[in-house]
Amino acid sequence: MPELPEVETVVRGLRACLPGRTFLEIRLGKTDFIDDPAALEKSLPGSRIVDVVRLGKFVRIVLKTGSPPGPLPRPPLHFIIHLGMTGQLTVARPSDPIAPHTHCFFVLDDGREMRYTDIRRFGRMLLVPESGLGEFGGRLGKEPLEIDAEEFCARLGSRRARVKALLLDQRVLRGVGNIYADESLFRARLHPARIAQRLTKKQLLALHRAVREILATAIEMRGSSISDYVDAAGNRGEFQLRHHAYQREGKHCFRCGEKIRRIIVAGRSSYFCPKCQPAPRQRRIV
DNA sequence: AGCTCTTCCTGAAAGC
DNA sequence: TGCTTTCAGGAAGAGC
Repeated sequence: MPELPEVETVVRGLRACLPGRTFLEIRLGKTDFIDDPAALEKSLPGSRIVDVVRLGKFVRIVLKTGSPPGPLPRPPLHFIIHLGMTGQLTVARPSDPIAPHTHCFFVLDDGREMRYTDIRRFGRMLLVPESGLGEFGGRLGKEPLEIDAEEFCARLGSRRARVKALLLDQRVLRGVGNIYADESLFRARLHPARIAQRLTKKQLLALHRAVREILATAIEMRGSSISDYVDAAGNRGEFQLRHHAYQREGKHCFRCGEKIRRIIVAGRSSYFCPKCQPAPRQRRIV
């Protein structure tokens, strides 16, 4: 499932081959994950790709639209894609076999095409004008790899919610999902159901550091391939081999040997070591 | 404010 | 064996 490291890996792959290319035509299959399919069909053909960047778990393709109608310079248009649970953005040759559940084809002027494949269609696509980009980004929290320690502590330490819920909340931090929340909490030795406000400064600092280290390492290893994730070239990542907690229920903790447990926190499966990550003292969960 | 439940969707896995 | 049920989860919205 694509979280920050997986999306970053996809973006790096796309950035290596898309900028400078122009969309010639697009073909859409199922469109229920697209905010405005007609707008895509209208705006993408003839648009030139200026850049590809990541915004939390979103891929943002910066476009210079075609057919200049007047003398005024046209502001860029942003083609924004969320991969949901099972979304894949790949660049292929038209003759390459088409994976099942491939719903969109974006034909490029170099003879290749970008394809969007999404089994469960939890993804999302939308166009955001330059004037709306600030508002779109404003609804998202800070980049986990950019936020400094003080702001991290302030953002989380002031909240009464469970620390896991805050890590997953895209308005607090953008890009962390279930895998990296659990791995970060394991590294920081914090139980997922701990109330953020009750953490010490030292613990918050440890979490800040853990999140950054986990994400940086995961990016180096090109993400975690748990189910469907592949990068822009169709390759799997390798960070799943380094997971210490996620999906390791019943297996022994690499640190202390205790069996990893799974509980539900914030409506999500949460894997942790009951010895390394002791439960909060009062109202303990499970 | 923050929690739980529901919805979207498919395929894998568990249950019978 | 083969069918049916359950579950997983990112995000948004409803309701408490």
